Amino acid sequence: MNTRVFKIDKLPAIRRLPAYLHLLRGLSEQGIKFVSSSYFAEEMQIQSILVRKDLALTRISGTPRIGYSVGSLIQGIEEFLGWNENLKALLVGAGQIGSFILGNQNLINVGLKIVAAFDSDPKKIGVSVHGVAISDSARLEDVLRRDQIGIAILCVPAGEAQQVADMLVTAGIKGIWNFTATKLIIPEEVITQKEDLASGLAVLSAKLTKRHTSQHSW
Amino acid sequence: MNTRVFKIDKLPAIRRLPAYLHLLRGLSEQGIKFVSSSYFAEEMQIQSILVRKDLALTRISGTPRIGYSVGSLIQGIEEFLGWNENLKALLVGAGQIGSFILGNQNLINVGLKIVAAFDSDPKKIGVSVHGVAISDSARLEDVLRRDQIGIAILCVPAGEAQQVADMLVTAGIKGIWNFTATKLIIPEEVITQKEDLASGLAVLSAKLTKRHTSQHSW
DNA sequence: TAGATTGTTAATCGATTAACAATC
DNA sequence: TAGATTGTTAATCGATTAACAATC
Repeated sequence: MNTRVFKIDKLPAIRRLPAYLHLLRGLSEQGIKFVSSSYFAEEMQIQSILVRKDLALTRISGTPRIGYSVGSLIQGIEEFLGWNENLKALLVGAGQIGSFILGNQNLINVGLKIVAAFDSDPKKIGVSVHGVAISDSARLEDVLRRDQIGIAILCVPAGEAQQVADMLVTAGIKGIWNFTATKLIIPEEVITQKEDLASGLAVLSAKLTKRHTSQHSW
Repeated sequence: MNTRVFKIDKLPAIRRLPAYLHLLRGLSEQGIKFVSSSYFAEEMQIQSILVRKDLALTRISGTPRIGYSVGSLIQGIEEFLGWNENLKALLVGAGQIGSFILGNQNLINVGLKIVAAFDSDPKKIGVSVHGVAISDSARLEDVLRRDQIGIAILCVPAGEAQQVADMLVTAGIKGIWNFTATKLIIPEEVITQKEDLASGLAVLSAKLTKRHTSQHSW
């Protein structure tokens, strides 16, 4: 009943931060130094006032008539999310899902560095996926201790998920990004984020069926 | 400015529907016929009243003291989302991302059927990924016409995304589920849903950094 | 100076929660 | 019947939008 769930403020704004970061990186590459809230608003199809509210999270302030400093915003967002250091993670379960994540452009853009990958399948150990060598899961604890990695990306088959999560917790992981279909049972001090693609598909489907029935509001 | 963006009601509730469906499928397999809102509440870590509100979307009503019929709810959710028919989609770009999606357990659970996969790389054409044969992108239009597929899953490299999307639109696609890092420019009657994993990572990161600074609210 | 853009304060809108009557 | 659970109506909470003063 009263399960103490870790709640966080301003979740919708936080979900938008990577999109700002992505746009800022693009501007930075073009050598552009300042940007106004209306630029983001246009690109992201939201109101400029919402942009200003979101950016206020970072404590970076803009200058009237000039806008925000691209560099400061990049730094501000990275700092807010704890992405200013290299954003290091390890990956467990180096199958198709792992491959996908290692190659995902959105995550590369954002600075995610996967420093180690593990699998329990002896056939995979030693193989390199996207430049990351796959190690035996047995060595997980060593690597965790040595490299101070906070996040584990869990990509094992559903049936193994809980067991691997237990191992990660024992090894002292701080956060688990869960791509399996399994709901993990985890001590409350370890943070988990479950990714379920089906909810995105549900949104698309709902929009499609609403369109049919002409219940749309533009 | 006044870009007519397709907005939809009750988005948070719609995002939760696949989770209900997942649990319902589990109950159904165990032969359980009725379920109460508090069961979902417990499993999903939300309030039971929110469950009842969400389920009301489907127009399925429960019975006091007994709960909701598992079968009716499954049907109701599927119907609401347009998933009662086989949920058919085609996939363009049969690389790692495509592989990942074809094998994703959450999507299989939900009934997604990928009936065709396309790639422009001659080396991939004819190869079978997860039981789906990869065809030449040139044949896309034929297949779309013949099989009445509404949804395309876009998994090509970022640089090709817009061009492939244009082709899909010309071929008469209704919705595009966009896994690329590219923001598509698309006629407004075609619905797009962009998937960006970085926002999930942002949430996890924000929770982790908030934990450090002890700003948590349980 | 005039005008563009930020950022504050208030208003609105929508989602969640609370209270409780209805009902099996 | 008594009690559990739904579903309605009202209250609260949080996110977005509006209005506008501040400022470069």
